[in-house]
Amino acid sequence: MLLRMSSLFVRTLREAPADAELPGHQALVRSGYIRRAGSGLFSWLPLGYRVLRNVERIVREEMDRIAQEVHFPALLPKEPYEATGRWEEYGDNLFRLVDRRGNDHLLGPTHEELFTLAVKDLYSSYKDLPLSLYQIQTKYRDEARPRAGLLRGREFLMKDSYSFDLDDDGLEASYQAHRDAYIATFDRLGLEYVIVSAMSGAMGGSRSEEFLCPTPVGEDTFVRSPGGYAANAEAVVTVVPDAAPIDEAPPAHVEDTPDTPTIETLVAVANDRFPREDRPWVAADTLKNVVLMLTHPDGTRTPLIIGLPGDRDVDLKRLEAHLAPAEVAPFTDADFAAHPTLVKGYIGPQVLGADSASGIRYLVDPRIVAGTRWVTGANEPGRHVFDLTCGRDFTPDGTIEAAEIRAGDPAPDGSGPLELARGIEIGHIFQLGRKYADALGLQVQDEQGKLVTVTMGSYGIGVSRAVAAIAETTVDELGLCWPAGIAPADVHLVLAGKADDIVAGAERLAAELVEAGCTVLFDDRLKERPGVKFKDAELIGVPHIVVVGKGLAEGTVEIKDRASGQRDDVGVDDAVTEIVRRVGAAR
RNA sequence: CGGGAUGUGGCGCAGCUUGGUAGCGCACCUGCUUUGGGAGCAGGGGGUCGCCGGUUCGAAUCCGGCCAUCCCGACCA
Repeated sequence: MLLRMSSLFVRTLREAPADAELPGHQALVRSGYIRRAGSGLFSWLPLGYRVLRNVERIVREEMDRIAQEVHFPALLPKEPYEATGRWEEYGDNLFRLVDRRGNDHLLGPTHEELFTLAVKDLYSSYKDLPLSLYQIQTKYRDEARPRAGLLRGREFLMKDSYSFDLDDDGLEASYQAHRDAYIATFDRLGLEYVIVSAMSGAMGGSRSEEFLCPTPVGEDTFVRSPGGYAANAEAVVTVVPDAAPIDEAPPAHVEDTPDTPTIETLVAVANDRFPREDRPWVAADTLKNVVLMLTHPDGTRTPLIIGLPGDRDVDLKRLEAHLAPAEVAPFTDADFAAHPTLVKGYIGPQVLGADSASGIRYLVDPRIVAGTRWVTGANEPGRHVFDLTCGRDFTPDGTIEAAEIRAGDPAPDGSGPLELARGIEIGHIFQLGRKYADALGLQVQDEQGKLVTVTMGSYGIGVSRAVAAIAETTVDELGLCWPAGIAPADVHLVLAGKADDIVAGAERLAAELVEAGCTVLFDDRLKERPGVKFKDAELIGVPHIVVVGKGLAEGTVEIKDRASGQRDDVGVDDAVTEIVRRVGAAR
């Protein structure tokens, strides 16, 4: 394959458009790989489309080992999504449209419904399972705020697959097969990744892991421990301290603490009027009770109070992940008026809990275990209670992971402090269970002739996003820098000069490389000066840059490694062999 | 959806305060010179200044409304 720069549909830009923020995105636009077509919409130009297809090819090759490829419509009828409730649940993120007959349609954000129905359509026996199907399809989400170029567009290319099994063991095997396939895929893509435990989110289901590509420009926060534990921030499990003996705790006592509606003021007053002997009071000694109002999918509202150490804020994402599908809102003044037992700023757990005076459900941070002693509200203005002991003076209804995660928190695997990092979600695998099969009636007969509901898994790889992730993690000050196999070409051959023998030499080398099986991007432009071509070659980021120019007089051409910048002169007669060797080695 | 900002040739920007009929760099076209790190000189093409309305003899500039886009947050692959 030979691509001639003289006729390639590309124009490199010296400056990036103002709407491109991330370095990789800027480089993709500057080098003429993609163009913005609208908010969150991108056109793929020849170089970019070659890269996209390379990524797609690798994904497809690895998926073909474990699943069968199909292709379903991107434009979908409403009915299946109504049956599963997602027509409503997806809300404004769903692209909806109406056909000329007035029927509602949607542009698929993901395809669980269609795959489930397709299997239901054709299969009805346990003998047909297990089954895994996948597609590589354009997906649509009407993002509230598209951003970061290809990383969060409104149209994107995604590989999604779905597994169908008779039982939990089968699902686990299908899940594991996908996990292995993803590892192989991302290894081949040359993408660094971390596999983190995740919440399955609004889709329902149990086990779930994300593949995150670590980079500061990523929008997901995750943690990792020295011992290898890694989790999405939403899914981090708090280390539970040992319970302390209750009888050692001094009795609780209520004290006057005027004007202390916040943790900060409370700590100050406590140190001023009730100093500790061993050390000053700190926010972590206090128990903060946050009042929330939950709205359930059926529209009912119930209050919920969350107790957590006073030095921690509630992490809304974590909280909502654990309360889904209920939605969380702060308590309003009207809500306080309706619950007179709650004294704003001085709420204490003595009146909280399903069986208590208020009857309000009370969940606490897992660190609040039996025997721990707290300074907390006395349920009257200007007064707090000290040495209130969990398990003796109050009993929560349960625990909840709602507190923010901090760097340095102990890791669940006991291997040391957690480190916080950012990453791009490039893959997500999870066990859906029977949510969709139930909703859509996907059942097969088992060996006894009994109908059983199929259990499913769902697995995604963001193909266009993977391109962006590779660009963001490999870009340098000169431009793009693709891994072999992803790059739009194997070799970027630069014709540096206009003399007949140089032109002829470069043309011959290009032809020989193509003959040897290389894809060659040949900068044969006679009107451009060498400096421009060198800059363009570095910007475009093909792994091997070969320069045919003034060295030819001494019988050499230059081979440059884009990533390292290493340059080597090799004899003209050895050039093809050496280049092919390098291309082959890199593959 | 809250907060902030911006819309002027393909890209990056100036002009707007103080109204007078649009400019600079890059890119593009022609010619000459140059030719190993985004060349120089000369000439040239391309813009209803986001849209609608208002004020005015006259609006890119002032006023009102709308739209779009980007950034932070909320939300999300």
